[in-house]
Amino acid sequence: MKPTPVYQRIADDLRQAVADGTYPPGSKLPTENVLTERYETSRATVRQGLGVLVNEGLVEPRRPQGYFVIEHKRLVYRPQAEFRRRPPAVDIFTNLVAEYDGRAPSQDIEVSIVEPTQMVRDRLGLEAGELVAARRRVRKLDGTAYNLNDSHVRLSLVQGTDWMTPADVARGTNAVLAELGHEIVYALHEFYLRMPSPQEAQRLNLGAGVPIAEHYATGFDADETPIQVTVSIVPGDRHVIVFDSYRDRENSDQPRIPWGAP
Amino acid sequence: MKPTPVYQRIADDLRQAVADGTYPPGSKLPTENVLTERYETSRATVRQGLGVLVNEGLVEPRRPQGYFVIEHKRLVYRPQAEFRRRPPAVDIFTNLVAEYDGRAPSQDIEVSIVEPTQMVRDRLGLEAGELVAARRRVRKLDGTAYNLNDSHVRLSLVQGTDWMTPADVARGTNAVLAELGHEIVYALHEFYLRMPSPQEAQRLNLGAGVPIAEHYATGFDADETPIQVTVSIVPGDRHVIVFDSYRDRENSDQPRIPWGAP
DNA sequence: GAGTGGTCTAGACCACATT
DNA sequence: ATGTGGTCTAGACCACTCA
Repeated sequence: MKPTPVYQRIADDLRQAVADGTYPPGSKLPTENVLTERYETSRATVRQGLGVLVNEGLVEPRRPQGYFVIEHKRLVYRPQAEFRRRPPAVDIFTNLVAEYDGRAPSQDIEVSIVEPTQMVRDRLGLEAGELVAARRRVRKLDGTAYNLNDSHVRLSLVQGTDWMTPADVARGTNAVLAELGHEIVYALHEFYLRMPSPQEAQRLNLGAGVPIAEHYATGFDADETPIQVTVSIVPGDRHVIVFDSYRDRENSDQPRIPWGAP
Repeated sequence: MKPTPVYQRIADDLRQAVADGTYPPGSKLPTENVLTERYETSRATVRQGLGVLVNEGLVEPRRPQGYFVIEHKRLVYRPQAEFRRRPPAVDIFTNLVAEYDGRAPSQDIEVSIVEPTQMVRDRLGLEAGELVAARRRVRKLDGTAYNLNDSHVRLSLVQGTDWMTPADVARGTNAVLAELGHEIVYALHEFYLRMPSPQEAQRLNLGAGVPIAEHYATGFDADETPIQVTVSIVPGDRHVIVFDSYRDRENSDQPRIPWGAP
């Protein structure tokens, strides 16, 4: 039998105390110094133990006040919403906010011409060197970023159209694509789970221990040609990802994933 | 201007070196002692820097050989597969393995009678105190666990039926439910992203910095009564979550989420 | 046996927000 | 001004694997 490391015991004890309600969400944990005395160890060891809980996303340090138990409030993230007829097709984000009361949604939009990443190139079936139009949106609630959405379309398809307007397009960008003869009728969604890069963590104001989902939504037109790839970064602590399925669906080849993963 | 902490610089430098291919997946990083000399600091600081990368899931320590860059191999996790007609409805897991070559799938099944968690109780609409049958499966590939699936049904519904057989049911457990007059025709899927608990990390052999998705699949019969709730723990580094959607779907009230989140 | 990472000690100085 | 967490030092002993 090997004894449990001290820092693990500290983490386990506190995790248990959080779980059983001794420290409810939002409450304050004992300070590092108090724990150092309680466990008769050094502060470095206590910090190692608290670090475990921070990396689990269970508590957060608020300097110089102490460690606090995190409270989660999640929005519904429902990519399918864009493809429903009744109620009328609404933007994903509008739909999200509907489930959240009284908070002001906004978004920053930026349009540019870029070389696509390999992931986007694979999904749009592009030749090396071909350029895409990128429509980057930062979705915000009460001013703080909630998720990032970057849509990509072949440049030759949308150059000079409203798709590239760096502002809200009233009728929706999907309507613009439909006018161009490429209505999106089918979408394939992929979610890759990982920890954020430091840049992502900063942009989205993520605490330690908050995973993200990298969401690739590939939209196809009636000819089964891939038209648009939207890459979203979805912070795990602020969303629940939702979709539904019916057993009685006809028309179903298995969607194939002929592309590489990151 | 505040200078970047030394441990951050170490983490940033190594992350960059991994990104640009200096250390490709599977390769070995410099040892702690080498880095201690290179950065003219203490080993504790170097360890703090490496800890950042470990928590990002980018590298893993292999004692006593050093730190190595992680390589990912992902399976397709596609909850919708269970609800398709053509090709014939297949078990999720069988479908997954189809995309993975030459590895031997297996599963451990365990059936018990339990008090449901609040999440399950909410989704099945149970009274306090009502019991459920739980069918717990550990899905394995070449002997190592890949994901956990716990299905829950009202005990009164399946007691004494094949649903509770702690082994593979050839015709499938959904067929058993159909025979009982509760064919599942609609399912609502929710994904909650978080870091694993230590128990989950151990059961699934997760490295540090590997997030998981907690997947709730609630199955409804033709009367729109919730019949079955399956809770899956999906390790983020071994899966890509996939589903699709069609624009021409009729029949669509927005799915409501009237229940609490964890 | 040599070298690795894992754990731990006992100090130190700092920036920062609340009081 | 005080107390908080953030960073860092310079050691120490251990368990483990590999040559």
